[in-house]
Amino acid sequence: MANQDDQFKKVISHAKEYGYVFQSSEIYDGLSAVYDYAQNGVELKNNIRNYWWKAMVQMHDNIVGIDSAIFMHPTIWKASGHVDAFNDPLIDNKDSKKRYRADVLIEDYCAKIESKLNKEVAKAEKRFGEAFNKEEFVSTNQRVIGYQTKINETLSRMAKSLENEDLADVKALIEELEIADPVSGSKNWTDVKQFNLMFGTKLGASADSAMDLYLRPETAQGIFVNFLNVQKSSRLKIPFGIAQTGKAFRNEIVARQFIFRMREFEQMEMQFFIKPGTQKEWYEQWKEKRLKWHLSLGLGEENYRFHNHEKLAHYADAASDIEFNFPFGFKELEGIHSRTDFDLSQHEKFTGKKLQYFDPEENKSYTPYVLETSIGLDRMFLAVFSKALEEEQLDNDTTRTVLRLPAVLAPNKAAILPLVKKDGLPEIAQQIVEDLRWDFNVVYDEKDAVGRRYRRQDANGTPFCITVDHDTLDDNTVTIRHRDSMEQERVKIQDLKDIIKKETDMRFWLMKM
RNA sequence: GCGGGAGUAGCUCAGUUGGUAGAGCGUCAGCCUUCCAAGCUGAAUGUCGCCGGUUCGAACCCGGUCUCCCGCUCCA
Repeated sequence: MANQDDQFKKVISHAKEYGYVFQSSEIYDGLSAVYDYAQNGVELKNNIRNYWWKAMVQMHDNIVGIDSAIFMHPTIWKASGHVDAFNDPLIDNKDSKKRYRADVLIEDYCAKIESKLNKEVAKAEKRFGEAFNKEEFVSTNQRVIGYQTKINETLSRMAKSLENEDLADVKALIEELEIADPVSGSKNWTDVKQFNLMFGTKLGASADSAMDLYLRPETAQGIFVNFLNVQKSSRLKIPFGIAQTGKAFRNEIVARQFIFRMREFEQMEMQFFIKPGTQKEWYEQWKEKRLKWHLSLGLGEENYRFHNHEKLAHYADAASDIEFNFPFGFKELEGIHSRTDFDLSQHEKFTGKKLQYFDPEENKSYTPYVLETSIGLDRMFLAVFSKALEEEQLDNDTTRTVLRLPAVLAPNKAAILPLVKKDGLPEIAQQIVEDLRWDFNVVYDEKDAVGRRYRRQDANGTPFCITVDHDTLDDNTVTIRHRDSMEQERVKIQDLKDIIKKETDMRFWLMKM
């Protein structure tokens, strides 16, 4: 664990030192769980986004992209379930200092009564044997009726209080039921507090005419509400997908672990619209496809695993995460969810408009099912960056810090270095820079001994160093050094472009899928 | 939010019983001209997280506050 922490700290300080990630508003002491991407970070982030976009949108005939607004009609979040689901009533136990969701405490309490009820039924069944009529027993046995009534009353009172935002009554209910902290057994509770995970804001100039808005907590709804617009204007036939990348906002109670959980984060999502009943096969297919995309980057197969959800969100009938081995352990990187027709039918319900697709093969209309792939761009950044950073032990008993970013994602593809700062070598190097920068991000460096410059580029993730030496003057050749192997070869200047392209082009990387 | 730990130069950290701040690395300029960090010379950079208190005097003691890290909870 100590090693993990150390590695994570190294990742964070390396990200700062080499201009990848800065804390937001740092000179004002920072803003909790908000980070800025710096000069190299923005390049890496853009490259990851482009790699995803290429694979998901541009390489598929039947997937298109959109870019929907962050502001959306507030009723969308009622329809999507976020107004309810993202409103957690929380309560702390003063003795154990543990925090619980108040509604979960009450539900657990009811579950306990239910298990008593079931025991009662099981006992009776044993006693009566074949003659046992469960329905009759449940509706006549006084003890069972008492349990059931208690459950029903408790849950309906809780639902009503939550609906009316009467948090005092939720607490009163917990006290009346004498619910104890499952850990300590203490009944010493704080007041119930409401935490809304959505950020609110106002649309409109004057306060009284303003409309309450939320910053979107996910990008998916922008796709669902545009589903029919896209389908009609694109002539796409089911199955087809709509993808988008963009910022989403969640007012996390606890937001931590660097850029892993931020209040403002970027998602890369694709909603795939399918015929109802086919969701199982698409679910499996997208799980496989998305894993292959990850593996194509070569961060190591052993660093990925699937985590299938037992407990499903309100919108899903199957859900799985691709987890990645972050410096703090395996955590969710991407979600693949079978969302059924939940979202589209919700929007049909709330708008009164049909969001259906006419299937010419079936000769009928239906509300499509949806298969979602949703990956956190910032998490992907952290995955790539943290796994790339290595303190390498060399044969000569020294170490080097090397950032083994997949070349396709590296902010700079090559550094052009004159061996020495005279004899016309800098001029040739500059010329190479001017030529290559049309195709790649390249940098020039003439400061310090060349070995030190190599190491500087290693630490910054640059896959190639091109060195101009005295032989260059005679035969127009240079050496090209590979970051990972530290090996060099002598090549013609005019071949540089093809060599770099071969190693950094998306085609080369995505073909591995 | 609660509990625990921490905050001194860009990074890593030292700083004695309270006496006005240092090192290494990095950065910049120059020398050297050398194919894998740590050759030479010089320079810049700190309200010691912030505010207040105690004191003749605070990086150090006390209170508050902000931020970060770990655990609880939630999630992409």
